[in-house]
Amino acid sequence: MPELPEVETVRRGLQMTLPGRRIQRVELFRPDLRVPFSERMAERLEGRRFTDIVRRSKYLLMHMDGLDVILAHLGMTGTFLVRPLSNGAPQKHTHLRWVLDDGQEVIYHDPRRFGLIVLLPSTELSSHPLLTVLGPEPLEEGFSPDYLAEQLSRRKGPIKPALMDASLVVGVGNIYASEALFRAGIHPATPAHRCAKKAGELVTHIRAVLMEAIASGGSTLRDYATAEGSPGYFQHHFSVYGKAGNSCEKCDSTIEKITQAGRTSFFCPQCQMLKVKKFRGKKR
DNA sequence: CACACAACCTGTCAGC
DNA sequence: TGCTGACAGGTTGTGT
Repeated sequence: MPELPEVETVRRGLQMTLPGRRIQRVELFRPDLRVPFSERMAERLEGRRFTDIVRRSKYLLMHMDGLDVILAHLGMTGTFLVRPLSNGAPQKHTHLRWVLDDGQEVIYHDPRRFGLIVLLPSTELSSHPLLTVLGPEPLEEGFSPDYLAEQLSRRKGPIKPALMDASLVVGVGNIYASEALFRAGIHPATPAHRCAKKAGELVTHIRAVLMEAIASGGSTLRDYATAEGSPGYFQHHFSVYGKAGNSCEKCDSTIEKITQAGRTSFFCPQCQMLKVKKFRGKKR
């Protein structure tokens, strides 16, 4: 589900309600996610207050008034929902409930269980292995044209998987990589190093599409919802993602799809022409 | 080091 | 209607 715009939208929703709230009770329904919940989550969180909800890459960092930070990732299908306390049995894929001190509850729902919620001391945040491998935030200064050009110049593989590599830049997943490349007029199979001279445009388009998506509350394909339970709307603004067989909005060619590194890439063969390196025969 | 690929797990949808 | 296989927003580990 969630790329940067979706996680950021969830963060904003949680930031609206959680800071100042205290967790009264923790209920674990099914702790065996791909990465299991921290042991002793109840004893470490009950009685604690949220202070601040921060995002790094696609991770949510929920700072608590004690020493602990909740590090959460939504995987493909995870959702956090804040709502009035409900009674009765949890839904099939609801794995966690935090009962708050104001009559609300936070639930974590994740059918595929690719998500992750662990606790760690805030002092270990900067050295946590999940976070130290991450590249710059796309909406911050570190993701500069010079930086991107330098990174791309060292890569021989195709540009699209490179943009999805979190060690190069975080937050750009399958949807927004395709959309940004369409805007930049770059074929997803173009060798990354040949895109170095267009790094400035790529930075611009990646930032633009991410910011527009945030402004629309993210993209809802299936599972994604905000912390208030409402869907995003940016899926209505996709130019190429999921549109194979449709007409390109710019040129009327038919959108195509290919598989790269196990993921589907969508593109317009006309607007994103793959410039094949020409074989130069001997001049005569 | 860069890259491709399988694995993690469940639900959905297309096709037969 | 039911079965099967392909595929889905992400990340990590393994192998080349």
